[in-house]
Amino acid sequence: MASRYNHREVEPKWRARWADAKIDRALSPDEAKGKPKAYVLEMFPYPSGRIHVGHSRNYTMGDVIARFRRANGYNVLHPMGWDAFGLPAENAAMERGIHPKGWTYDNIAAMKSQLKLLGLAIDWDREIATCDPSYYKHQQAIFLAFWKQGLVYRKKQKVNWDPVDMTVLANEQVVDGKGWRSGAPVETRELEQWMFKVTAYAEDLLQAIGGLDKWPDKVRLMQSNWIGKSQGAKIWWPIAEAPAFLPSSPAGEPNHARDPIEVYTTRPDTLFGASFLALAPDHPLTKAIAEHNPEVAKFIAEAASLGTSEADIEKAPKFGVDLGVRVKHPFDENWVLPVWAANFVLSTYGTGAIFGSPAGDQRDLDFANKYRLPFKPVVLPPGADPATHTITTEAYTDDGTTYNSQFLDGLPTREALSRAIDELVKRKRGEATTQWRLRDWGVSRQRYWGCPIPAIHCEKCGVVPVLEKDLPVTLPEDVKFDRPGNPLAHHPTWKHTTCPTCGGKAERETDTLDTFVDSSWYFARFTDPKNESQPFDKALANYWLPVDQYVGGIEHAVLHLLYSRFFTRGLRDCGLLDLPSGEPFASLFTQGMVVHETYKSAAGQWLLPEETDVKDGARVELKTGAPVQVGDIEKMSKSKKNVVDLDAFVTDFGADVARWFVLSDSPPERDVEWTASGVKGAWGFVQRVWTLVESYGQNAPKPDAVAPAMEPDAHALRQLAHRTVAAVTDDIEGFRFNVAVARSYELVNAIAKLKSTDAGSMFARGEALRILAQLIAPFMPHLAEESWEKLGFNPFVATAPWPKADPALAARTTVTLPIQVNGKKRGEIEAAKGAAEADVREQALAHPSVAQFLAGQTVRKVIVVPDRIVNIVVG
RNA sequence: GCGAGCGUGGCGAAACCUGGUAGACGCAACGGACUUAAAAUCCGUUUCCCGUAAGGGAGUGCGGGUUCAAUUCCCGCCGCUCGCACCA
Repeated sequence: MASRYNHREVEPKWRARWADAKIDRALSPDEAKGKPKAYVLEMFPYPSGRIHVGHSRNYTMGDVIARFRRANGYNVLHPMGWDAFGLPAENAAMERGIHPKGWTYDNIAAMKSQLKLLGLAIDWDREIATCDPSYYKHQQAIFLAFWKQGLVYRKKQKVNWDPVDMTVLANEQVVDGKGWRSGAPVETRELEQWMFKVTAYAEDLLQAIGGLDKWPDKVRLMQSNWIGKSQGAKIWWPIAEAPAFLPSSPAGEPNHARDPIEVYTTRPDTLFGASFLALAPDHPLTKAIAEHNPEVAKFIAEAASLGTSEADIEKAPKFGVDLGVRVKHPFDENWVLPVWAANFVLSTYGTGAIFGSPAGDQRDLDFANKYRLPFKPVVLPPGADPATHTITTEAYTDDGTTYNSQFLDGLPTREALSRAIDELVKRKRGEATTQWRLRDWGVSRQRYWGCPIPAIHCEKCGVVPVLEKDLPVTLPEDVKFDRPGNPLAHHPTWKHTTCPTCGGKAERETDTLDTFVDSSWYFARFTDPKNESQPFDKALANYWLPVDQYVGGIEHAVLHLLYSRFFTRGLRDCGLLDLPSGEPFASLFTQGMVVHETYKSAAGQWLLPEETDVKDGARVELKTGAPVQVGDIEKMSKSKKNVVDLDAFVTDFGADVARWFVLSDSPPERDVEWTASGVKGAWGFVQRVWTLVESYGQNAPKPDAVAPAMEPDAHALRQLAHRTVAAVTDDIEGFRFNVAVARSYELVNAIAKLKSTDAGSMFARGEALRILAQLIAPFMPHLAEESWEKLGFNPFVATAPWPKADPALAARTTVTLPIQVNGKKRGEIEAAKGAAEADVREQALAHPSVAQFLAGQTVRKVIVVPDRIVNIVVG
């Protein structure tokens, strides 16, 4: 009687043996001796507490790739670390009086032991935590290097202020006008901010997306949109009339009072269709006029009172006010247009001012119609009659032929665009320009638990960098969280220092860096994690980078991935890295989440899955027996309690079952629902494999063993095994883990089906089991290792070379050809692979059930697709 | 509003890249074996309709098109999901 597979003994045993043998250690370039390198990385976790089975999917996918690459002869770097700075640590400190550092390191310890349970092939010697001075010291050095390089600057600007978290947010961290973490409506404040000059690389960041051919199209598109390049023209409109109260223009101040008004447009070809100018509510001129004109002041207040959320914008009516200013048309001194302020003009894009060309823009058209501003169409759609074409409520925004436009008449839109710009330049009324949606990255955060910005404020010398020899600027440990705001600023002594330039009294910068900075270069630190003197050795980073396979969630499609791309460029330009492409991640995979049903008690409390049970087809609360409200299937999250704890699960079912399950059933990029029945399936598979292995025993044939003569059944199993090798190899390469899983089931089913015990069958079965153990090794490493040993091989399957399919066995010698009559299948024949078309044709026509359908009909055509199909056309 | 993706049995899905037997594999369900019984395990059935069967018909969101042949390619709808969003 076969004993059950005991994962509780087997799994820890192999993890200990792998650790002892250090099989997961990445080799140095010298040790690797010509082996190709493979850097496999999953986005590192924030140490929030405990991990649940939902987290395991991301790491398991990376682990499959890492193990697969290793078996295929690569020198693999597969590290793990902790994105350890961040607000939750401070919140815990405030709520529970724990120090953020203690909270963070406790969580790291807990999560590390949990992650280890999964049996991931990780080189733990390279572990890093971003909150450790040994890490952020180098981040401060990089900051100084960027500063020197002109990639860091300070700017007083309006910032997004999160009133709950009491800190500044980057544009990217504002979602629907709310803080991405707190969910509180974001306020606007003017603050002196540390900025990273991301826009210095705008063009490169955009162009290089074209070379990221192993990134999902979706992510590439999202980044392109985010960078948002738009080409057009700036146009200056001289003031013709203005209210008397406006002061005359001080020299050199654009957009003010009586200077020409600068607008941005992508459609200078429609200038002759201009009807009005519209300024943003907070445009300097609008504000200046509001001081004297109550109607305009009222308009500004009304515009500000409208929300900025999607729904608000959708509903918000377009409205405006005539500012009483008139401007001259750039192409015609005598043509005077009114200047309005309008709520749909954004001060944050372009110049905060537009010219309205109603026939070619829906918003402008709605606005013109509402306020009865005259306009005329200037773009003729293809095929339209210039004599009758009119625009009433529907703007025509596509290309066409320009008309009603003097010297632009008759030009196609594209040509009219460049002609119009040429003319603007000639008349000194405008110039070609490129607008970016991308903004520089404000990195100042008024928080404690982050990387201190290595700068010093001196009354005499201004803002000066900390000397490199004085790094790291470490966080003080004795901080209090008893009042809102930045504990660093409140600290009694920490910020007091001396100026490195003049030696006088000075104060430290109390802002810390946005935690996205920490994660923008960690992948480089992994290449040389112990380096004390520099962020990383250039040669080592050059050897390992770019990351060959990056795995993580789609939620980082813009922020983290864009910032990292900025960083590798900055590091390159500071001479710290030679990365030919400039790109940190050669290949990116965005995996789907693990989702689970949510449960609520009758009292409306969220319930953990294990607090419920199914009785008589209905879900009830275990404790009370009361019915449970089953809610939506959502991403596993602690707040909704729809999580399955990893420790408990590994104890009950084993890490291999968790790993296998999260990769089965659903394509990796799609979400997978965690269900009890799915677990059961994975569990059953583990037992089934083990039963087959154990009953086979020690003497599986070695890879080079010569096969004895065998019965057709046994031979068929051999063929299937070798075909499965080829198929699973392809599937793993192509991230089709769910299909690889299905093929493993097929192989197991076939092994179980072959019952004979003659020498040929034993050979075929043993070989198939050996292959099976190897193919499932990246997925279920513990079971595979135990099976490998049981079958009589030396440890470790983890380091054994990946099996090779014998082409002679994997290739099919005969094929089943379906025979269609007029596209409907009417029979099938067996034919040798590559059989002559004439023979196949003859066989097909002679097939009895096919012949039935041919009777009394004329065969018009016989299509023979070699080795695929035969179609007989009759009629 | 703009952009992208998806739509296949009771369910998760495969086949789509490269047009060629639609539904691999798993789950669930049903029938059977073993068992005092249950669990576990094993064997079988399972897209729908007609038929005892042999067999026939329909079928990949809907409507068209290309083709000997369309889940696959093209056009137009419908629905869902995601991203961006008054970006001039």
